[in-house]
Amino acid sequence: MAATAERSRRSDHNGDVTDDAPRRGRPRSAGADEAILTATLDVAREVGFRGMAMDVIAERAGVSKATIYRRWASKEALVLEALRRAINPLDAVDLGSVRDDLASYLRNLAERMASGNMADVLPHLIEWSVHDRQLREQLDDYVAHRRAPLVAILQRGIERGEVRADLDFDTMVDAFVGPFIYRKLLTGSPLDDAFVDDLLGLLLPTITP
Amino acid sequence: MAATAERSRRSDHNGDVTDDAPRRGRPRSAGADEAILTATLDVAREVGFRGMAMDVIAERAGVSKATIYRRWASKEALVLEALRRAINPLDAVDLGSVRDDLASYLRNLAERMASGNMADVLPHLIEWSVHDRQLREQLDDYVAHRRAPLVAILQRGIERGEVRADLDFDTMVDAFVGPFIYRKLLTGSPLDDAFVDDLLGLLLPTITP
Amino acid sequence: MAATAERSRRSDHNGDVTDDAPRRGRPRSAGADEAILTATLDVAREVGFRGMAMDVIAERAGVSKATIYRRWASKEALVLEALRRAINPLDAVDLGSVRDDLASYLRNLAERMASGNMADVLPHLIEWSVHDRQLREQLDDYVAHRRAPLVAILQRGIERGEVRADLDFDTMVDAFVGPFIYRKLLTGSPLDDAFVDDLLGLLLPTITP
Amino acid sequence: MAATAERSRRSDHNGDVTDDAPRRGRPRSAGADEAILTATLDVAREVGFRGMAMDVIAERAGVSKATIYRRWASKEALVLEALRRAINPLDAVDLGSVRDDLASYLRNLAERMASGNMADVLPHLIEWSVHDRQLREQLDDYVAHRRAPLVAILQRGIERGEVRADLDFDTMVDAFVGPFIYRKLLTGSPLDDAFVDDLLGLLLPTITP
DNA sequence: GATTAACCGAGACGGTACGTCACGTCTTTAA
DNA sequence: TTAAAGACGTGACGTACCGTCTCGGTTAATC
Repeated sequence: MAATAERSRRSDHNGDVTDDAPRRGRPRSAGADEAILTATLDVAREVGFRGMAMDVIAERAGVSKATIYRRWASKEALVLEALRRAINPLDAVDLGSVRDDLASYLRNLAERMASGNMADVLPHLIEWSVHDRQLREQLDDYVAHRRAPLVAILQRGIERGEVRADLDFDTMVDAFVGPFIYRKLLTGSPLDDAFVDDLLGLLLPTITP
Repeated sequence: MAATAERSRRSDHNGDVTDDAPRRGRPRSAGADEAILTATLDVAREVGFRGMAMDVIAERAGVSKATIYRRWASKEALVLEALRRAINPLDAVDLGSVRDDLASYLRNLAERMASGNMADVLPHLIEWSVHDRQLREQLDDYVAHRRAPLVAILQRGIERGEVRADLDFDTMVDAFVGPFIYRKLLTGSPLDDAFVDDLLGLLLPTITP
Repeated sequence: MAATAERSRRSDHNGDVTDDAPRRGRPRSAGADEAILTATLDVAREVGFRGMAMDVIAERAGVSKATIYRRWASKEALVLEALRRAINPLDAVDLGSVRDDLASYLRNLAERMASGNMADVLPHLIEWSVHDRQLREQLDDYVAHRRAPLVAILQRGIERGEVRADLDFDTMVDAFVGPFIYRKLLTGSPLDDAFVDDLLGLLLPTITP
Repeated sequence: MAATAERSRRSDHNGDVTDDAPRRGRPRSAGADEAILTATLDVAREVGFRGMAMDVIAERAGVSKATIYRRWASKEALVLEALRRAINPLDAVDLGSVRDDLASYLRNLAERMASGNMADVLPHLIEWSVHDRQLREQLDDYVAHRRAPLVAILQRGIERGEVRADLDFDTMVDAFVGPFIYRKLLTGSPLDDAFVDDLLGLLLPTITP
């Protein structure tokens, strides 16, 4: 009973694959979710997450405010999902050598950070996560997810004997990714291929035996 | 230049040494600035910068809202200055060797980042700077200022022959500081002495000849 | 013409009989207008139109301030309508003779002016109308409306041969109504039956052939 | 002691002929009273008594707000005096016949009411007097003072045998003055010589034997 | 085919905070 | 001591956005 009310009251955005109850009544408008999330990101980019008004999002999405609140419990929840959509994980290819793998991964990372959804959204994500435990956890998940390919690269490097086995994985990953975050968020220095090369030049000798 | 008009209209919070105009009329209440800024940070810590109400700050500071708006042009401007006050730069000592200097500097940095004003405030600063050019510039200034001691350490190291002269300063600094920022803002991993030691162990060999 | 846009933006307080547009969205709260106007007059009577605070009216009416401003464009507009409601026109009966008709009308007028809504409100109405063209016009309308029955009485008198046909209607009406206004607003002399009789005694002979 | 404090604290606008105490310190600025009162009326005429700001008056008078409040206890007190200055009584001449005297008096009254200080100020005076007993009394005084010449005219008329002796003075005066007030404040009809003639034509026969 | 239940848009609702403005007072320096 | 200048606490203003709540109308699955 409670579950039904719960479900009917609020969003289904939890990857339920099969909700076989046929759901009487008019089904939810098909493209609305997409339109709302898109509008959310658009508005956020224009006026910042601060200054972002639900009425504006609703109008932009061609949707009523009630429709939004039928699907997300709060402005935070909506923004959260919009952010999650905005950033999708990197995946790493196996090019045969640590150097090439790292170069590929870091170039990819640099490119994404330089502009695009993640670039626009990351600062807001971070700020929000300070006072929102739920977002903090999702952000942690995301970060872990993003670290995974890098860990895999290093793992393969160790197996191939290209990387020293006595180093802490976390510290290594931090050493590679940290400078990107730092430049992006604080120094504003360019995130280009030259930087990737410099960084690789600096760090690669360290991790090779 | 624009700043002059700005200053005469609103606050004098720019460390001007000599304003020799006789300043007619009742002078601004002495401790008010301090009280307001303190109240701002207090309230921000309690309820977040979001959820922070000007009326509450005013009451807390024992001051009227009008007095606040006489000194700062907006809520943003007030928070901005409160944030700037909350973080003051690190300075580096000369302990005789690059290793010791770096260790000292990074431990200091780790300590500050782990908790305290800067820790609380940095995420907000970053987020805000996305849509506020003025804050962005102030943040850049601050960052540059904070990088200075690290550059000095490396410079001394080169002069002593402890550090390779063929490396890019910026990249080196990024490699040292980036991981701290990354951990603080995204991974949430601890910023302790062990991490400092790991990082130094990883990076020091790279920069020594 | 401008009035149409005006009306669609703000209140419908103009007695439109047929607004056939289907009126989408949640309809305006039914009794709110009444509650707000009543509260307005109540508060005004207690603390004067000066000293009257919108928040107080809102609270008294059990309504939010936004609801008030959704229906009236300003404090002035609200008060204006409250005032208009406070005074409703006299109507005249036909008692068969000019003397009786006039006596009835003037006694009615005297009674209303002596106390009640109109008495409380007229001074404010007048003052406000000096700098508010819109109110000035509404006041003119109201005045014209109030003069109508008196004109009708005199008209009937002429038809019956009880009243001279060579006199200016306006001047006659002014001569009858003016003394009431004068006493009410400036001299503070009583508006009682004796005064009505005196005035009739003075003026009736003049207008009869 | 109390008297001294009283005097030094607040205004001297009570016709003190000789204040022989030498009054240490800087003397009060000479033309300030005049300048302030003039500015008050000017501003009032421009934006209404509502909307009239003390700061504006001060600036207009070339005077500080403190100076105003040193001389008048409140905004009301200042306006009150400004109003009193704005209206000065009519006086009637003796032209030999009631008809001529009345015509002269009423033409004078019409002229004053049509425009000028009294015309601008009367509505405000009336409104204010509703909630201000002191002003109400001053207004009554003024009204009585203005009625006096009219009473004198009628008195002379009775003595000459031009006016019936059995009529109530007050009612007669009301019948003559009331229509002016009514037109001025409510109908907005013109106050010209034609109106004076009409009114005289209507009322004179009534009061003659 | 009628019923019914959940949806939809529009938009009004009670709140809460905003930044502004005017009041009357207070506190400086200058005359 | 009074003046001009201008900052002060107070408190109302009118606006904006929140998240909720009707409305009249659609759109399926169920009866």
